[in-house]
Amino acid sequence: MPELPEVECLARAVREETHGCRFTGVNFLRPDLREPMPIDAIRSALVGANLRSVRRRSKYLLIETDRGTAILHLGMSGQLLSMDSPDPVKPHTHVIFELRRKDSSAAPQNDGLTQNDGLTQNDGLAQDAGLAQNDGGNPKYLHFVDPRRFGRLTAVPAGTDLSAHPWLSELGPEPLEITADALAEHLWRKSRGRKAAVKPFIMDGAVVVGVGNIYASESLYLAGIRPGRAAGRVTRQEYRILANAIQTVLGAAIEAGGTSFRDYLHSDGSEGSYALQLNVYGRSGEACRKCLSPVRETRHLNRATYFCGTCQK
DNA sequence: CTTTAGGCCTGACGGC
DNA sequence: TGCCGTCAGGCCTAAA
Repeated sequence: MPELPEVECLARAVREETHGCRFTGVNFLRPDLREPMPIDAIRSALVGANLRSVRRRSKYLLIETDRGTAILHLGMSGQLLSMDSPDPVKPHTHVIFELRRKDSSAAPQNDGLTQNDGLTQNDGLAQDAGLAQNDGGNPKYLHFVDPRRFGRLTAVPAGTDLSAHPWLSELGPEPLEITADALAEHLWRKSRGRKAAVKPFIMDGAVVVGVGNIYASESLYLAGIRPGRAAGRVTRQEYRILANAIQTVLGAAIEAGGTSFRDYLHSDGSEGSYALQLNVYGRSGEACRKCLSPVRETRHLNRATYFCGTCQK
């Protein structure tokens, strides 16, 4: 399941894969994911436009062209796969983006790609794939696959203030783009008076982004802080340690190429091995790597939480 | 204001 | 063997 490190790796890989490209089509195989997709707005922002940048904000992928920006979230089960095929290869393929090199001379505006019912399956892209052979361009296809459909996709026109977008406006700071001290002070200040447990507190995207369920348990373990402690009773000094732990865990996961997204580009969609050595997550009953006590499992807001009752106070 | 429950969705998995 | 309940979890809304 993609968390911040996976989305960061995805952003980097897509950036490299699509450098110097322009969008020549977007095919919608269904009209909705989590919510209905604004199909016309997405096509307006992408089709016929040159790619400018691929960035990440929180767990959102921001794909910017000179006409607008697509905002994409993979949800729980989403993948963005680079394929040669203009047609769906895997089940639950919902959106297919077509890109070509900028110097390709193909006419970009094929009406087969701008059909607006959003439901016709294959003919649009198949027609355009035929054009690709004429101009010698090598079209690339990014397949948005998402079995559980917790993902989301929208787009805004160029010039829109992204930080004011409803999906992004309430988000806390990026934990890796501020110093550990700044992050610690931020967490400490935001947590004053909060009775909620520190684990759901650091998972709250309005507090700080990118600390998902796995990395929340891992960070608290590294910091030696019990996940069930009230956030408001964690000390300033402990938040300094926790801030460092969050950065360490997220940084190491990115460094390792994410956990399961290393091979996202492979058309077979095979998963990479978990590069991050998990200390507690999913290890209920197994020995703590430090003290050999059995790792304990609890729940916070119906989410599995793992910790060592001996190492974490 | 903060906090929590429930819904979304489908594949995997365990129990019977 | 196959059916069924439960779980997974980011993000939203409603409601306490």
